[in-house]
Amino acid sequence: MFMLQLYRKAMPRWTQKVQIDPATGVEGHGDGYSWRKYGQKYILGANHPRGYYRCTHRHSQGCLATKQVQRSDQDPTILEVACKGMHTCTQGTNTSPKTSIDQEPNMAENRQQNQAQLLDFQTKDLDTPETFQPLNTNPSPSSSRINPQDDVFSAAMMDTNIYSPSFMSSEPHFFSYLPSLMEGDHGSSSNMRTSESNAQNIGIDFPFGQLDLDSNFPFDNPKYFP
DNA sequence: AGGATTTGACCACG
DNA sequence: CGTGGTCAAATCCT
Repeated sequence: MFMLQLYRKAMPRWTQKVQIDPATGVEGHGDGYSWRKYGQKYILGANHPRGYYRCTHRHSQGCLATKQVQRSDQDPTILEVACKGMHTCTQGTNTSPKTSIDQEPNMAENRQQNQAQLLDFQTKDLDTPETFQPLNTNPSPSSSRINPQDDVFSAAMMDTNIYSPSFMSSEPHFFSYLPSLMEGDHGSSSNMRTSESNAQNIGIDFPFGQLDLDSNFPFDNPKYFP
């Protein structure tokens, strides 16, 4: 129980700003993983709800990867995707051959390594389109249940390709990978727009090669291991 | 029918 | 005590 929480704390977190297509309201977003939404909540100070997702294979493969998607208040075209943990799942059919990640029984010990590997994997797997699902502007006419406005997560759900090649080449610094050193997200009355403001103030806009940040993520930092 | 999403309640942390 | 994160039942969609 508490172990789990410890894990969470120890889990690496990084945020990515994802630009969505203003026209469709969707971006070719997706990391190639399957996410299942398990919650949505309105965050204090934020005008838009935050969606909580976790890997579909959480139960089947014990993949603890989760992510939170929240639309920026100021830039509706920006999606803040906060990723936590890494995928230990083989992603079902698994499209990437280089995934040499052994599914160790005790992820606790191999956690860090796996993280590094996976991050690295993600980084290098940029040009692997994987299962890209084209999003139809009109998937189902009958379903008019949700307001497309707040449904920013429909984009996130698509989770097909965060690393859209074309997108990369055209917009090298769409993502800003910033170490969430600031626990940030305390939506106090005074400190609104927490993660957002943080992102903008501290935001480190890495040109797309700087993902080393993730690898160098202070896993050993005592801060993450109370 | 199965799987995914929605939504409100519950729980833990700060 | 308030806020954020997760759970779980109900609902919806494929």
